[in-house]
Amino acid sequence: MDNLSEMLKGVLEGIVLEIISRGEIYGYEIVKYLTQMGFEGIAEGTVYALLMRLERNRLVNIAKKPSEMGPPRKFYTLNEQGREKLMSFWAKWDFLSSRIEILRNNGGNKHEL
Amino acid sequence: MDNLSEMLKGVLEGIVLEIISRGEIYGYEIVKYLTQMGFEGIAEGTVYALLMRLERNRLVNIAKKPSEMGPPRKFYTLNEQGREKLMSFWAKWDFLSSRIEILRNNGGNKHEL
DNA sequence: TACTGTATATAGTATTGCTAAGTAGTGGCT
DNA sequence: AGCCACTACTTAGCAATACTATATACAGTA
Repeated sequence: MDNLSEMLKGVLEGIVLEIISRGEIYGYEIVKYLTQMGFEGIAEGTVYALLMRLERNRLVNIAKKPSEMGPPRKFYTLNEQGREKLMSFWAKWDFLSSRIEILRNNGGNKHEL
Repeated sequence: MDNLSEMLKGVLEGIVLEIISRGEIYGYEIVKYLTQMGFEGIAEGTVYALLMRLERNRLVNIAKKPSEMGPPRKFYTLNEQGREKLMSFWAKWDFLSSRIEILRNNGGNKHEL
């Protein structure tokens, strides 16, 4: 799979919000989770920058906790605004993906809906 | 539906390539077709800029023809590179949308695949 | 003349993901 | 002690792409 990066724009944020919505989690763990999901190409820097943005935009709550394995971890949870943003993401995703499926299934039809 | 623009990044090009693949078409008609599809927010300027990019990247062939209704039209068709780009788009789309469905359907599960 | 619809082009901006580099803590190996 | 690997977070600068706004131009009509 070559470069997904452009297609991830506007989608990665939603994916990360959904992951956080499942329960308190910290950045490094999110990166590993994304890798497990098959998003191997997503750079750590990208995820951390996105998390900083979520914080700046007040979509998340943060709790810093010590780790036994290294430096302290920043745990994220969604706040009310974050949950709204997540719902908005799914609405947009459903809209976009349904349109695209219509387009694709419209098969041989030449510029007709 | 509020702002889809970020989510369209990397997707709109694929949509337009797919539309062109159905048969010779010109920019203004593509804009109207997208509007019909429900993408009412997509600005004309966006589509024209994208078409210029397709041309610059040699993904399309172009035939300029006079119109009875206004200025001449630029008709686009896909060339071989364009068809390859389109296939690559669908591969990426399938990858991304399948991962997202997995994430979504993973429902209450807390950070497990 | 002025306005609407058809048709294309472009300059400048904002958003967002990427690369690359740096900082730090813990533990294992030599 | 010194080096490396893994854990964990941050930041500066770059690239790609959609948006806004504006400009150009032709045809028909009030």
